Amino acid sequence: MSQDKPNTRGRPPSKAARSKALKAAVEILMDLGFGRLTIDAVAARSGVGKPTIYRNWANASELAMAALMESQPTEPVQATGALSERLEHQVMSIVTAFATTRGRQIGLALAAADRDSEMTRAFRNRVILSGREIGRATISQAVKAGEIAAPRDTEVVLDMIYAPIFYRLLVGHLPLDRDFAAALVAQGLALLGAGDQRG
Amino acid sequence: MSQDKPNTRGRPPSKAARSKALKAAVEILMDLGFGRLTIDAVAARSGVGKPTIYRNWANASELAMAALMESQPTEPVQATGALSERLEHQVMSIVTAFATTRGRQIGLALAAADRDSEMTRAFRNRVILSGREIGRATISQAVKAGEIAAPRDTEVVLDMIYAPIFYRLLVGHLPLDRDFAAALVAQGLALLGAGDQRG
DNA sequence: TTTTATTTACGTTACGTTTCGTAATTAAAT
DNA sequence: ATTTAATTACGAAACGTAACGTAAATAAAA
Repeated sequence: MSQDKPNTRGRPPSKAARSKALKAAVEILMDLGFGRLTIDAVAARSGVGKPTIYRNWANASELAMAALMESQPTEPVQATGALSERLEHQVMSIVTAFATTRGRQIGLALAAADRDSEMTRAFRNRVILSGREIGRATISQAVKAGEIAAPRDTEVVLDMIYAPIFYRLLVGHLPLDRDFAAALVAQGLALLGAGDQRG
Repeated sequence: MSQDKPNTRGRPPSKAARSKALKAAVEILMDLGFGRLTIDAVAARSGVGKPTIYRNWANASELAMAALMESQPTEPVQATGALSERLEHQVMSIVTAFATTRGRQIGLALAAADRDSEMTRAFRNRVILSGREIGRATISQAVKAGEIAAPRDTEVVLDMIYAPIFYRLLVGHLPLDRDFAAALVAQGLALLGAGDQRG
């Protein structure tokens, strides 16, 4: 099978147009919220035509996810030291990030996303599950360092630590704040057999 | 088969909405021309929603035809007297009517219309062929009165009298004016054997 | 008779695509 | 090397429909 050359004939796609659309999408998400993120609104604010927007993203939902990934702040520095310090720092970072306007729009975007979409999977991995993976790595390191015994079911422990963050984000029944993060970590450490009782 | 009662349940269609859309369509045709008669433009000017417009007319073309029929001025009084007087008066009326903004939009609307549409047939009959039918009746009356012998082919004679009006309307290569109307009638009368030569 | 439920039309907004004229590229012709 | 042709993307405007909340009617229930 001959090796196909990339299609370079004709007018090249405009990176500027794509950037303008993403920027407008971020602005609308921050200023007006996920519900007002529509293709018409992005086209109006950015000056990018709707055909061009549809050439880059399948629908408004995928554009929202792309915009939110694009606007992600730099990854926070990992804490060093004991497991409790590292875990608390990491969970505190996630809680702080989600307690922002961007965090709330992330929750809405994910809730509204098409489950089967590859974009949704990428978005979920990048924005939601990446924190959980850091948690897994942190636990593994603590086991190797002999700080704790290997948990019986790491997946469940990770869910019990990270799911409540997302839960409060979406439901909003109780505050998603530093107190909640501290309590969550304390309970998580207890689960891991690294709680205060063990001194 | 049981006799079905008209559907009177629910919110009745609004005659006011329909009238407002037609009025806006007439205004756009007169002010901006047939090419600018779009569903979006009519909706914007009239305040009638697009779903409501589409509930009344299939597309912009049909709306244009409906608007032009609606705005037709009252039928002119038929002339009495000799064939030449009656025919000249009628053709002069048609030429005068077509030489207006409305006349020009009629021509464009018909040219752009879907040939298979019942609306197009109704429009053609009402606005174009009705003049031709009056011509046919005028010729019939002249034959009965002994003013002329029965033409060999009435259809061709009618086409030769009325087609040039429509032709000048659409093509615009020469003026559609009273001189043209007079010349057309003179030639037509000659065809009918009722020309000046016969005194 | 009055109130509530049901049905159908309304306008707004958004959706996603099509058409059109123009722009930006590469390929072919000169 | 330059010019012309062909290809592909661009934005504006229009298309025609769907979803939604509201309005205006009639039918049913109380």
